Amino acid sequence: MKPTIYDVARKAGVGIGTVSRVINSSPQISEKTKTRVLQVIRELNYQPHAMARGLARNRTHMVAIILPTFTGYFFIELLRGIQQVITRHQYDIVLYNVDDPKRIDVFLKRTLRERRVDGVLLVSMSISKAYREKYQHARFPIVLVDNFHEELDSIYVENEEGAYLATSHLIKQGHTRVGMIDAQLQSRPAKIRLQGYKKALRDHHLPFYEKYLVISDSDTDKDGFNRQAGYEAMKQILMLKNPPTAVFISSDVQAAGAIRALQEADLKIPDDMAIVGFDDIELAQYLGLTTIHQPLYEMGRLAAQRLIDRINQGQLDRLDKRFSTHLVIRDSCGAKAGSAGS
Amino acid sequence: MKPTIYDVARKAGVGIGTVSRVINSSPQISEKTKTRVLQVIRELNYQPHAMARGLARNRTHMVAIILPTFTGYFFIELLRGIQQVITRHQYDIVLYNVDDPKRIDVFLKRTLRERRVDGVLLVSMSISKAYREKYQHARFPIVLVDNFHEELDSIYVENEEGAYLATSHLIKQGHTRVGMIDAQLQSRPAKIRLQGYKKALRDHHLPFYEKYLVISDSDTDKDGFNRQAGYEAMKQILMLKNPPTAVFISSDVQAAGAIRALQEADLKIPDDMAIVGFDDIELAQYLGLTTIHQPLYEMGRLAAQRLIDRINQGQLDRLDKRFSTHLVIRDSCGAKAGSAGS
DNA sequence: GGAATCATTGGAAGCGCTTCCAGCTATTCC
DNA sequence: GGAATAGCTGGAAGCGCTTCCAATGATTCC
Repeated sequence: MKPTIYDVARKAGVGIGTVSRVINSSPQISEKTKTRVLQVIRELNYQPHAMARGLARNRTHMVAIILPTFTGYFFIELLRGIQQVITRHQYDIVLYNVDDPKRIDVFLKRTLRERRVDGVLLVSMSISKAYREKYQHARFPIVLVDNFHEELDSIYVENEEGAYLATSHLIKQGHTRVGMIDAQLQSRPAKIRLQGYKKALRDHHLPFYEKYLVISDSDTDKDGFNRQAGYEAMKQILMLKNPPTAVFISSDVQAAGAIRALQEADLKIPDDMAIVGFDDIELAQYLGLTTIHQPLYEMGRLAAQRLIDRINQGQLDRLDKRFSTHLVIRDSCGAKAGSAGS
Repeated sequence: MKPTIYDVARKAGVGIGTVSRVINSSPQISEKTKTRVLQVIRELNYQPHAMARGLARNRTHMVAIILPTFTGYFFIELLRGIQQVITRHQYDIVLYNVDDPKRIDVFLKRTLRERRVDGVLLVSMSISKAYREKYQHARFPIVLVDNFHEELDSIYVENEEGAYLATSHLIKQGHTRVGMIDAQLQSRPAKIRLQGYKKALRDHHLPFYEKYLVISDSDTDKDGFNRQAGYEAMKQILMLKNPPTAVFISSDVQAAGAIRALQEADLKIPDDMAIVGFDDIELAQYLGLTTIHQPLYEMGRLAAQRLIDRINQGQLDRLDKRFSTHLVIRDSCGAKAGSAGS
């Protein structure tokens, strides 16, 4: 059997309370006793039992990351940042993958009531009103990433600005028929990016054509930020009578699908069709995709740090951090690299 | 406060033992009592406390996935499979990311002794002899993925076969100077793939030239299965006096880096240099990379299932599952798609 | 020198469950 | 009819920790 705190106490000739205090580096313990206890701990190769501690303290030292069914590449980069901070604080990450957005409530409920984790990082997902209230009431630490909620810590990017940059850039390349492929509008980022697109058209005195806006909805279960959706959307665009010559696409993975569709139609990028994506995941480099950079690593780090602060300090003012975006010029837009914003 | 089992018992007018039996769907309980208790549970919105259960049962209902610092794309696809099975069995996934291979022991030790999880999935990592023995002794459930160990469940692919297929394919395209970019040879897959490469050369009566084998070692901390390593390795190859005209690369991410290097050198793929990768991660499609397919989703599913079986059944014979590979022809090898193996 | 204070320490109680054992009632068997 | 048996149920003990309170000895202060 594994040694318990009693074994340590007995062997060190002290009480269990003393051992506990050593483990938790309580200040009120003499140097001498501390050394002795630590020595015994090493000898016995003792490690406190995680669940017992959790039960006694009502803390699990774990945080959950809840995210939609694989967001894949986008998520991986965010995770790096989250990971970095979480590990430094000795927390563990529990991964929950929610395929059906409606099931998110089930997860939250379980997580909250079973007290499996000390806090939740909600990535690219909305929280229902009912649950938000419950959580609010219970003061359960929760941080949103890549999404916004009026009453919860929210970490996201300037989606409107980004879409504006992307669209303007295409217009500046001389395109007058600039379309957009967007994800489902229930997704807040998708909605805001659409606004940015429209604003750019307006500012450059171009009309907004309904038919140039294609919303990926091949699979209504998902939010449309995926490759297949981008592929189908581009196909749809190519079937138009007078198709746009440039398209702003609301995510890089969708752009990957769109590129596929263009290749199949034997169209050259950027000559036959210029495109700009959004996110700047690693994939964009491989594809030579011009895109809007989102500082995912930084966002992950901040989100994790914030969650830990909330767990440790409880009452804090709401955090609303909107990261700025910028255009990364590669090959898919027809501009020379380095001429961004000019 | 959240309701406890006592609250439920009191309100239902039964003992706590009875409530516990209902929660755990014990057979020895009358239909009538069961219904009543379930009713109260719903009314109170009761959920058993995860840590308390864990403590009492000495089971956490969580499994750890330990993997090297982000393997990224490779991992994501594996995770999909793991995820699917784990969730179905109501387990949770705890993610550990180990950057320094030496630190793996620390993680294993902590995980094992703190009893934070019921089992471990070790991805693309080796386990030190000392720890293997400890685990073996403790009968702690552990399953290796993308790696092999004589005494532990191991799930991996026919690395030699895959490398053989890839190399032979290039030779069949008419190349006589076929190089290889490999990862660090401490990595078992890397070592075996090298064997497959050599065997293919031998079978086709081509000599093996030391200088055509480049082992990525830009960063000795990592195993070399990354983009940067592939980039540098290809650069190195291009500096040779009489460089190969085709290269088999031990992973798709390395191939991505290699492609970059070729682009920078203004060389055309496959005309100036034909390449074949390994893994067939999603990225390979985007890159038009001919590669060796590894059934990652299936492997993830099997690994997870096996781990759960081990947790539930304890004593089982060792599993050694080697998945078969196959060649996926795209644009980077110079062959027409569909002519595989011909 | 004795009272008051301080720095340490021991260990009981309690966290919320599972499980085992004992007890209770109803049924079955001679 | 009484004993044996079966079917349910109650709740104490125990999982391994933290924390609080009381106790001890050492130190300081008049």
